[in-house]
Amino acid sequence: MTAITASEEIVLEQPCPIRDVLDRIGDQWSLLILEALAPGTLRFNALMREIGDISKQMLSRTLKQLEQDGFITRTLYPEVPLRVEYALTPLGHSFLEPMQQLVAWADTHHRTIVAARLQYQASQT
Amino acid sequence: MTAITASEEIVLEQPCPIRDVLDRIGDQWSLLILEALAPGTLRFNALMREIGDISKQMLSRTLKQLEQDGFITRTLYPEVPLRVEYALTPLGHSFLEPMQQLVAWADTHHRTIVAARLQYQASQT
DNA sequence: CTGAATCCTATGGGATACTG
DNA sequence: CAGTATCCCATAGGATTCAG
Repeated sequence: MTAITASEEIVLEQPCPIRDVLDRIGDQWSLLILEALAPGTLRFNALMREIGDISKQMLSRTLKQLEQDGFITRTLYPEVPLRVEYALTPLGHSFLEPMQQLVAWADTHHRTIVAARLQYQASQT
Repeated sequence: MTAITASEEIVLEQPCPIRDVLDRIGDQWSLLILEALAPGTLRFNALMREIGDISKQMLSRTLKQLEQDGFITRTLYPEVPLRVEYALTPLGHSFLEPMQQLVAWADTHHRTIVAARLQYQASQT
């Protein structure tokens, strides 16, 4: 079938655990979403505003992925107009801990990296 | 110019530090390479064997990126046949510390995630 | 309001052949 | 041995439109 599967299939598992996890949250948006939800529950449009430059498309897709993987919960309130709230699960919260270490590292060493790039560029004449 | 720039331009910096860092090492190979170099210096083909399923193309590109950003050094020994050795810099080593936390997290919670996927799949009837 | 479907482009990454 | 250049395909992601 060359056709794109309409209801996107769920890939259950990849060989390497770390790859499996990083492939999922290593995209452009997952991490941003998780951190946006760290302070507390948010609705779809609130997330849009919070993140700023994400498209509805990608927010929707990524939220679904994160829900699949158990990082967040999606709660539908069948009111009019519709209300949907997203929140971190305990798994999602626990993930942010090691992640904060990385964020801290990035903040600390960012200038070093930029400097390295400048130096490399200069060394290439 | 629609033509692809032959000598790939160096992007010096992106607005958000964490994005800037993650965009660079969030690809499919950077992390694997860094961890392969953790025990010590390796040559090009040794890295190929160590990583297993990477193409020369991607290994070459990614090594260059990592060198640019100051994570690794490239040392050329102009012998015959040519010998090139790659090694972590202090920056590269320091990066692996927070990264180990994440790897540990992934190992610990991998089964939970797979379980979540199964449950989600089931819940979709 | 909360998405799903469609269309389109840019990029990541593999395979292969060629060079110093 | 250590790459670079070229070709090609699959996927990420934006914009827009449609639906519940």
